[in-house]
Amino acid sequence: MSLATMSSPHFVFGSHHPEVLKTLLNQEGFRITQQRHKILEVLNAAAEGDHLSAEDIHQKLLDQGEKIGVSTIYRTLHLLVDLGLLRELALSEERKFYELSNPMTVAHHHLICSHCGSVQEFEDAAIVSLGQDEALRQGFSLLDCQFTVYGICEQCS
Amino acid sequence: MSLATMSSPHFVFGSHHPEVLKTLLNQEGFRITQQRHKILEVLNAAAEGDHLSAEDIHQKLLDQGEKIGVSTIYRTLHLLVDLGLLRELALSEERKFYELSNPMTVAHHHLICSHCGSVQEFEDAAIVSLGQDEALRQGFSLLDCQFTVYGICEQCS
DNA sequence: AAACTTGTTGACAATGGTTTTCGCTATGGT
DNA sequence: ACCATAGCGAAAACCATTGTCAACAAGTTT
Ligand SMILES: [Mn+2]
Ligand SMILES: [Mn+2]
Ligand SMILES: [Zn+2]
Ligand SMILES: [Zn+2]
Repeated sequence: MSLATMSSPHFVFGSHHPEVLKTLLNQEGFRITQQRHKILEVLNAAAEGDHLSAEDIHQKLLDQGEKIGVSTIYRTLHLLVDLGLLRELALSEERKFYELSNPMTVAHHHLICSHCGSVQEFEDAAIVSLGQDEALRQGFSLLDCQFTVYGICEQCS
Repeated sequence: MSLATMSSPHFVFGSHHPEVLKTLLNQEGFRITQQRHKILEVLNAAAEGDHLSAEDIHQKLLDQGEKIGVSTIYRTLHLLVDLGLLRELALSEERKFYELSNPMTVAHHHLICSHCGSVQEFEDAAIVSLGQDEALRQGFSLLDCQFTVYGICEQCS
């Protein structure tokens, strides 16, 4: 999957083109729907460092006049995670968050204030290779590495 | 907190003695209750590598004849996390899991099969120091580092 | 030891994110 | 154009977690 995506001429840093989605869906026997496009569009449009919940995405679509049900949001998010287009983040909050998963970028990590909930992103190439090593050692095929650091931020101290 | 715990003569590897709980509770003005003892006891009794949910703990206590309400389980788990005695794990599951947080041990990390949900633990001292560095760099005081690797295990492939 | 103060408990209701249901719709193939 | 069926969405169900509040008990004062 990620190899096909990476070598696709349509693939562009930081966003997922409609063609990529089409290719992935077709090759798994899924259908290409307006809803799936719209949802991925919202994720594409999000600013770097944004983490969107299912409800965030639903609300954004309603705001821009789209009619879409919550079930579709949840179903599609799971699908896009399975296809490797999205990363699902369990940041110890009460809900899950989603962001684009870009195979060409070094996966980034999160520093979270346990008091105010603010999230800082940072990159570290070493982390991913440690995860790869461990996956290999245990006979796992790697899907995602998430390094999450919890602390108290400067303002909250 | 962790410094006091570490230097306490009552502290023992791999488990938390009642005295430690007493000291921590007293110094914050909390009370020492039967329920808090029982809950920590369950965590102490858990096998290495076990991750218990609030309901797991509640059920274990009911099974051994203790009467205890769910609210108390949740309240106490939060308290023990705040006191630094427990680690709360957000493993992308639908619920949270808890394990002893042992300041003298190198914090361990988790390799999870996204298909069957099995969890493998592994240790890596480098990870924690990367987290410490990043926390320092951003002016955070460090609470916990969680490195979680997702993949597909051998049986599930 | 009894009285007192107040943190804590637990039954129960409420919350809120996510999933399920199922009749309807739209996609992709013939 | 027609068909088979994957996908949609409104509503209900689900379920982990939190809130409420009267009764209780831990620790302190007399
Ligand atoms: Mn991020
Ligand atoms: Mn563990
Ligand atoms: Zn903060
Ligand atoms: Zn597996």
